[in-house]
Amino acid sequence: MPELPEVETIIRHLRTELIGKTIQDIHIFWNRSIQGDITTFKNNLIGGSFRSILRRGKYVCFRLDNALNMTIHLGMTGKLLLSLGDRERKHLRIEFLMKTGDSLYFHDTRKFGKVRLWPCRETVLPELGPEPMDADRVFRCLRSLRTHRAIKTVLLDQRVLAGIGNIYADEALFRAGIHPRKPFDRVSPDQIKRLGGIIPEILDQAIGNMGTTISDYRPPHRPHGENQRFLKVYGQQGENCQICGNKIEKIRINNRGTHFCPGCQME
DNA sequence: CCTTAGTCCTGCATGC
DNA sequence: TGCATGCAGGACTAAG
Repeated sequence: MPELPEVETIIRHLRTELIGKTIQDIHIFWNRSIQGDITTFKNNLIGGSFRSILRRGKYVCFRLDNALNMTIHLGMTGKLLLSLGDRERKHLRIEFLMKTGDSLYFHDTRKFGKVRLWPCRETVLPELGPEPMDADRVFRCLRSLRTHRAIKTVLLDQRVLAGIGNIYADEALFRAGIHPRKPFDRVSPDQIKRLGGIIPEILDQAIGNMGTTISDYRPPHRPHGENQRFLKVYGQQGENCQICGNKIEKIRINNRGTHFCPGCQME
């Protein structure tokens, strides 16, 4: 499941390969990967060139020279590939053919990913909260929030902060020593401050490791993401906590698998 | 305002 | 071996 660090890894790679290239044709193999009208999608994109490639939360944002924006949410299993093996044909959803002869492939096994086109002056992704890469900004964002929802739910809410998913929410709460079920308005200012520092830290570390490789996500090319070696709670249920030795537990919060240490993260 | 459950999807793990 | 079941979950939606 590509979260902020995985998407950042992807765009850094795509940038070096795609900037300046022109789309010659588009082949769509699964219509529902595209939000909005298919014909409009094709007509507007063909002939356009990639001017910049950015990340916003978990979205990849392509800006084209004709002022159009295309955003891609990778969902659970989405990949943006520059080459395609035979076995990957099966789950190919969209192929963008370049004038240079190469292609950008949108590959998505579970079809949760979505590609969307934004008209010229429309603001892209207006619902997204701020980027969580700056400690002070994260702290100020969380400090101003008033809600009784579980803190884990708050961290997964993309309108609050953009880019945090299940892995890094669990990891951040573990390192901050906060129980994931704790109502947000009962988390102390000290803990919020601590969390504000930890979130950018773990995301930054994960970017440095080129993301976390689990069954559904793998960076586009070698070297593979190595961040999975640094996970303390995610997927570690039944293992002993590295800090206190208690068994890591897995519970469900709002239908999301949630991993935590009952010793380090008191209710 | 909030939570829960269902929807979309496929591959993999488990159990009989 | 094969078949059925359950599970994973990001974003969205309907219902309570």
